Parts: sequence; C-alpha cells; structure tokens
Amino acid sequence: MSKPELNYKHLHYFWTVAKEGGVARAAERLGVSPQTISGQLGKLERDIGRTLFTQVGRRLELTEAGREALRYADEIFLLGERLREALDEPALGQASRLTVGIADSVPKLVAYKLLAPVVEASPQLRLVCHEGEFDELTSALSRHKLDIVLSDRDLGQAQQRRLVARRLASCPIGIYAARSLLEKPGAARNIADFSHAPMLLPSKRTSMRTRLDVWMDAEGLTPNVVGEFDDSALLTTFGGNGAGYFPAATVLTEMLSRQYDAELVIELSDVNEGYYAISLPSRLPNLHVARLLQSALP
Amino acid sequence: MSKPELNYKHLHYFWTVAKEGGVARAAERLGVSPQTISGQLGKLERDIGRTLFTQVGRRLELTEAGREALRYADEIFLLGERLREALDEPALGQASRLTVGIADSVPKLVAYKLLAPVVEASPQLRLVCHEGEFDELTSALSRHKLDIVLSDRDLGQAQQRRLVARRLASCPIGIYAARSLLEKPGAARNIADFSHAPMLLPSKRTSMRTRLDVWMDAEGLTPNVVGEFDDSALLTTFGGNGAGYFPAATVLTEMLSRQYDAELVIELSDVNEGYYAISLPSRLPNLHVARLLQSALP
DNA sequence: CCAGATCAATCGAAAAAACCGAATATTAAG
DNA sequence: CTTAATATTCGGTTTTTTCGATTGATCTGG
Repeated sequence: MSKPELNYKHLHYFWTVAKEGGVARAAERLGVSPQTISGQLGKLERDIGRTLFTQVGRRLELTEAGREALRYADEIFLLGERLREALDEPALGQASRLTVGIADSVPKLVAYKLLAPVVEASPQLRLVCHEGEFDELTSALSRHKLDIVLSDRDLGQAQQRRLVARRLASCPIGIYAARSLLEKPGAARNIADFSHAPMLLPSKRTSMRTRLDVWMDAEGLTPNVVGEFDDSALLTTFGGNGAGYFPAATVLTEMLSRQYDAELVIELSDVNEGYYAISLPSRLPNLHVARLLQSALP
Repeated sequence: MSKPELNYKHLHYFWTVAKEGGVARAAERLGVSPQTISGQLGKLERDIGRTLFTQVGRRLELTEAGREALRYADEIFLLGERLREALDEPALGQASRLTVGIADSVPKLVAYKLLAPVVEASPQLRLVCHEGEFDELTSALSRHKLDIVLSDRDLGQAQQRRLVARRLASCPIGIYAARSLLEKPGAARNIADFSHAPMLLPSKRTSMRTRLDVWMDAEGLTPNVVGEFDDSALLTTFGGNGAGYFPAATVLTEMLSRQYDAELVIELSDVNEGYYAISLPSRLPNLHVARLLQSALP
C-alpha cells in the first residue's frame, strides 16, 4: 500500500503556474528557472498519478483534475499565508488590522455603533473601512480583500453557499421630517396626510424600500415621491434639510434631532430594519471578526 | 523586505509532533529519525521567528504561537488529505462515499426521502449511514468522521460558529393511534378526550417534545404519559402496536397505516417538525453534500 | 513562407536540503 | 544510583532540488 505524502513544494509550483498562466511567468515570480518548475511539475503529476496540464499550442491548459486540484491548492496556500500573517502579529491571535466593507445603505451611525465595541476591546487595532454597493463588497469579501461586510440586506439564496450572514441588530423604522417642513401650513402629521406629502425614499433595490412599499400599500398611501437615493447618508442629508419626509431607523432619532433639527413623525412599529454582518465561512476567523459576530443581539 | 516562503515540509513535521505528542513518536510515524525532526523543527522556528514548543521536563509543550500555528496546520493538512482523496476518485469531483449521521429522532422514512435524490443522482455512490444522538453526531462531524448530519433540531447558538445548519424540509405533526386502541370503548377521538388517554412522547431533550408541551399547555391538556423515547422508531413501534397515542410527522401517515394499521387522530396544524442538514462550513464541499444542501425546499 | 522569438520539456552535473549515526544533556522511574 | 526515555547538537552521507545547455514545437512579423 503506497501512500506517498503530498509534496507541498510541488503543489506550490503547480499553483503558481496555474495562477500565472505559464511555466515561464511562474519561474520569474518564484525566482527559479523554468526547467525547475517543469521538472518538479512532472514529478507531482507522477506522484499523484494524474496529468494536471495539457500542452495546447505552446500554452498550458488545466485538465479537469488540474482544476479540481487548484480549488484545494487555493485554500491551502491562502491558509499558509494567513498562518504567516497570524504569526507575524506582535499580539498573537490579534490581527492588527480589520478591513470592513460598509454598504451604502447602512447609516454611518449604525456602522459606528456596531464597530465601536470591537475597537474598544482592542485599543491598538487599526480599522480600515470601505464603502460601496452590496455586490461590490461581497465580491471583495470573496476575494479576501475584506474581512467582513456590514449590510442591511440578508444574502440571496445563491450566495448562501459561499458566504454566511448573521443578523447583528434590528431596529424599527420611522418617518422623519425637518422642523422647517413641519411648520409649513398643511404639513402632514399623521398617516392619512402622507398621500400628498413630498417623500424621499431609498432606491428600488434596497430591502428597506421593499418593506416601505409593502407598508404604504397596506395603508393605502400613494405618496408623492420627490427623490430616490442609493446612499442612506445622502437621503438623510436631503431630508434633514427639508427636501421632504424621509424614512430612517429609529436609532437615529437623537442624531437627526441634534444634527438636522428633524423630528420623528410616525414610527412604523412592524417595519424593521435588520443589520447583518457577512463573512466568509472560515473555521479560523480573525479574532475581531469573531467578536463582531458574537456581539449579535438576542 | 524578506518574504521566505513557508516550508510546508517543516510545518508537516511540526504538525505531526504536536499531534503525536513528541518528536520520538512523530519520527516513528513518519519513518525518519528523531534528529531529523528536531533539526527541521528548529529551522521552522528560525524561519518564522517564533518558538513553537518549550521543553518542559522531557516533554514538549506548545507555546501560544504553537497553538495558533497548529490551528492553521490542522486545516492545511486536512485539505491536503482531501485533495489527495479527490484526485484518487475515478470520477473526478464525485466522492464515491457519503458518510451521513442520522439522529435517532429523525424517522427512517424521512431520512430515506431526503437521501434518495442524492443516491439516485449518483448510481455508483456508496452511502454509509450512522445513527446516534445529536451531540454524538455533531461531534463526529467536527472530527471529520461524518460528511453530514440529519437532525430534527437546529443548532444551538454556541455551535453556530463551527457548524452550519440548513432546513431541508418541514412537516406538520399529527397524533396517531393504532386501530385496536381506537376501537376500545371510550377511546379518545378529539382534543378534549386526550386528558385521560395514554400518551407516548419523545423524551425531554427533543425539539418535538418541547413543541408538543407548548401545544398541550395551550390546549389545557394534562395527558397521561405512559412512555418516553429517545428513538423515534422505537416510539412508533410502541405506538403502532397499541401502547398509546403517539405523535409523528404527517408524512408518515401512509406508512403508519400500512405497516401498523395506525390512524391519524388529529393533525396539529401549527406544530411543525423541521428537518435539518448540518455540515461543516467548507468552501470545498463534497459534491453529494452540496446536492443534499441544495435540495432544500423553498 | 521563412526566420526569429517564445515556450515547455529533457538531460546531466552542480548546489542545496534533508537525513542519519554517534554523542550529549536532561529528566523520570525503578 | 542506575536505567530507560527524551530532545538536541555535530559531522558526514544521501537525496532532492536546481540550473545550464539543448531540443522540439508553435506562434509572429516581414
């Protein structure tokens, strides 16, 4: 019974060749001669008893076995890299950077409140924040460019196999308006009036919009939509300056009052905004990612 | 900027030493001399700039850095092993075995119905089934002794970081009784009568029991419990032979009628039994595991 | 269509790494 | 105290990796 251990050096050459798309480029990248790569690659193929590449023209192409092997090699060398990084950290197990993507639709204040406990727990942590659209961020997450993504949307069915989402908090939604708007004659003060009031809404793709549409439908409202926004901060800015009635999570009430002089007009008790942390399903999570996920409310 | 590549051979020695608990045992296992291990281990420590072991007495003990490294090494060499296995399969990407754990509380017929599509899709697949208690099975799953676990229970909060559960199907519960029991004078036929009827129930820890307790409480029933069972098959056998009224998922109605001559007495429309597939959060799932998870109902 | 350039594979020799035998130091057990 | 078990260090040997030179195939530009 032969059981030759897998040669990880050979596998690493194979992986580099596949990534770089050729023996020559891989050799340059690794600082060795192409003959070396070619020879060791041959050994690997003999060891495992499968051809990994076929020579088509003067180019190498992955075989089916090669593609399969590459999937594993990707994981293996990613882990190796992270092992190295983990051991390079002065404080063991505590990565010194946490790279987080924040969806445009998440209010900055909410993002702050979610991240604050993590930052406080590790004073020397460097937090790196990126903003963007949901798809953009989850894609960056898959490519290991981000450690975690904060969003107001759950994952779609298709993504649930590659990523995991965890609901961190939820908050009822309210309709707000700047005091300047409310002091005008004939200002809307209750549900019935909203049919004619100027309304600012999140754009179609957001989950909050969907739920608001359902609510307005149920209440029989056909509001006068004067603006749609992708970015919740922009929506708030317009709304806070009196451009129209606007929805926001009720955690923001105090901030809206202080910063924009805007008031809660009505709270939609059964329309909730959920906030999710989306991460890769790693069994070796970054300490800070683990803390963030654990901070989920019951 | 120094960036010496991680030496996986050294890491493998380190991993084996940690697993076997000593240089000597590791050397024997790997078929090399202890000096070799010791030397290569020293090189690894110099390469990464951390001591991995401290010599306490004549034994080696992992340092903090060592424990951290070991977590990664575990993943890496598990992947290496699986890479080898995957490439050994005659049909690429199709593991020829699927090892599944089935919780005692899952009816055999349900397990069959859930697994049948997977088996049919791959005729040459060898299915290996183990039964046991929930904790036993999830533990085996964590140690990679099982590919997947079928259960009627969702994961607890604590386990959700290491394992993922997916609801595959759900089914309303009914109360059944053998015809022989129903033909006796004064047999229970509706809710009110159950207070005095002999009742068989799942044991305390199962999720079905919890929900049944809630239901009975809501209906004001204080049944005469004549038996509690861990294993749903055993419960069904007792119930089917007339030992008492017993609960079961309504998918089983036909089977119960044919095999035991038992009848559905009442269907609890708002008490549902959910069936879950629990697996490791791997990004490289076994094809069959992937199929099973994908077969979830909407 | 041909000449030069590019690429991967092969071969044998040189370099590097891994390995082992003997010896040492330390510790636990009898 | 002696003995057995353990990890380590030091030299020399063996194995593996690497490279230079070469070959054969393929693409590109004139």
